[in-house]
Amino acid sequence: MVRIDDVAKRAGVSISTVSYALSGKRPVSERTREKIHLAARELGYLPNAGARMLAGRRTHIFALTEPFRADTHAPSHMAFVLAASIAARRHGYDILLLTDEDASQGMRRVEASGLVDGIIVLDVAPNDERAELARSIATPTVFVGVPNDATGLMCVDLDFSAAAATAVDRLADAGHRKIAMLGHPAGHYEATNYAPRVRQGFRDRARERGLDAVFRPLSETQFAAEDAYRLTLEFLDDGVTGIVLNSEERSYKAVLDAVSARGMDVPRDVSLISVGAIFDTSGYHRAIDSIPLIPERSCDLALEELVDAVERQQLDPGVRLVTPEYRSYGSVGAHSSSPRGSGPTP
Amino acid sequence: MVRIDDVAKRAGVSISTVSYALSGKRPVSERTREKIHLAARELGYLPNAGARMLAGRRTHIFALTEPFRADTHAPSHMAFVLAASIAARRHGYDILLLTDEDASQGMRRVEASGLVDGIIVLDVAPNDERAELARSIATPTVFVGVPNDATGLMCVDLDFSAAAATAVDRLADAGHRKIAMLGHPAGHYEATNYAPRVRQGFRDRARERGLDAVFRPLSETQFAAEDAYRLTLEFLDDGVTGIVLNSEERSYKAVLDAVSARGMDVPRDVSLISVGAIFDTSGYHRAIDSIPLIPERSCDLALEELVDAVERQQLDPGVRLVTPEYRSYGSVGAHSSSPRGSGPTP
DNA sequence: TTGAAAGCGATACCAC
DNA sequence: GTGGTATCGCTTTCAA
Repeated sequence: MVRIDDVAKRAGVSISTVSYALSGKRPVSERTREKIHLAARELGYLPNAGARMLAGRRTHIFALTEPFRADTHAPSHMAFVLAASIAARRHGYDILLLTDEDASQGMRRVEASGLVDGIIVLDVAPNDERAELARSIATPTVFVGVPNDATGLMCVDLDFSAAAATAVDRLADAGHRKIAMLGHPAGHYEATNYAPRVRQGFRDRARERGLDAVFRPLSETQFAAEDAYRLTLEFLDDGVTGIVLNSEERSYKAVLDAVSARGMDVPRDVSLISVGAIFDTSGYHRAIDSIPLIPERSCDLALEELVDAVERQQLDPGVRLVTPEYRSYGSVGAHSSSPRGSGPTP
Repeated sequence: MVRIDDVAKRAGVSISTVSYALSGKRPVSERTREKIHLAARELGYLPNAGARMLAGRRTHIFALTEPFRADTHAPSHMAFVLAASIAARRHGYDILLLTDEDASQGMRRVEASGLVDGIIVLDVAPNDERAELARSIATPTVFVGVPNDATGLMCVDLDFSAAAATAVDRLADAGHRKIAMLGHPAGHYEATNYAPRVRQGFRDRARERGLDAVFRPLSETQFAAEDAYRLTLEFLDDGVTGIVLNSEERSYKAVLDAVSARGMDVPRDVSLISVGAIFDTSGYHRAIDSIPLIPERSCDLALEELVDAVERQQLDPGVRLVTPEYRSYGSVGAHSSSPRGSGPTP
């Protein structure tokens, strides 16, 4: 094992100078700095993790708690883990996985042993037990998602409600008067924190804009596609000309199929906008405009906050909402009281 | 932060006794042992991770390298990560995620900094660059999967070839003379290490048993279901009475549909056996016998090997194959030269 | 701009 | 069966 002494010897300086040259925490003359970096590179030197943890007050490790729930959507979850991991590495931190034991156990353990500098909480549930725990420990913790009671917590998430509102605005601006939202199964509105925010944003903005708006959840996940198909037909037959989608991936194709089945076209007869999707919506027969949930955005911001809290030694709680991005693929068209559509509500 | 001194003081003993009592590395009298454990529990004491890493020669952390490839099947991958993580915790080890940088970088980094005691390699490719790297570093490494050149490596995996052979045996024993295997798209047989082993086991055992056997890969993932449906019809029309499945999940339903479409029944007219599936095959209209790939089996064994290598300070290379388990759900029936089937090959 | 040396908090050797 | 203490490799204060 290469130690700091080896580097010091090879560069002809003291170990403290090596430490400072490599960490940059103290100015070192250009010449010695180069000698040291060269020596370190040649020897393949990296500071011993344990020693660094002990002497410094930093482990350079973040814990990532992720309850592998039964209903966890694996691809999305992986995308978040990856995004968090990459963001962490960018700041020089490694990721320690906290899975098994009931999340709280793991958090307590890394807290007590000083294994990590901070904790990242993924897959946040409305009544997440980790919220209370996070308040009770000294290790800075950031939530990617927002629990019901976010008091004293650092949270980062997409502004789902603004995303839905934006979708409504787009449709309203294009002249649509009668719109609908296809949502997740009803259970999601209890089990997740984001689904209700999407629905809320949709309803509120529709009211503000004076639109005739209807919200419909899918029934059960087992039949998402069939359900989406049926509900879409109902929408169309009701004269809906703009649909906001916030449901699982396989329902999207069904929606497009239903539109075709009525001999209609997107965006000529009906406009579609996806909200909060983590998958690509541009690859369908008809690409669908999207206000996506981008794991990188949330994770990048979350890690910025966390690193900041760790290095400034104090966290400032609060919910940071990521501004939605609108991705236009041509699925929204102008509407002017078509022969098919029923008129707007008075 | 609670330190070992605090515990020692509270228990009225020296810190070395505390250390020994908690680690169990030296006999301690019943009475003092209890005093110490009580004190530790009351104070919520856990040894400081950094100090433990530095003083001991163990970090109690394993790295987990997982290249998030585009073709990675998220649910399977998550199952393996979870299984590895749980197995690690059972041995007192934490899991550090190595994702970003090209896998090798991460492995080199944790090696040089002494951050981990061992490395777990998931999602092994035939020509995995991590194989060569593993040979070049001192950190014990275990592969869950088998690269082409496994020389000097510790590998653990399901015995895919034996699994396929077992499936063939079951069909042969039940009197089937003409069987088929529905495989992954052709690309899998280059890109993965297990697919060829399944095919090999299927072909070899079929030859040994003198069966008329045909292997057919799906064409492209995009149309897995359609493909499986079509191929199954061909099998049936050809007089095949036993089908071994080793293909993606959504093709299974298609196979069952195709059987129904021909007015046939499982297992009356045709027998089905799934090989190497990680998903549940018992939930279909007709439950399908399965010789599954069980992440826990592979990971448990892999971690046993790794922990052993770490603690004995020497690894013994070799490929450990997990014995397949047959799960019977009634999709295999006896066959005796049915009117539909063509006779066996001479 | 650089160096000497005091910790950081455990482990484990050596005494008793 | 128990206790003192050198030691692990680095960071950082204090001095020069």
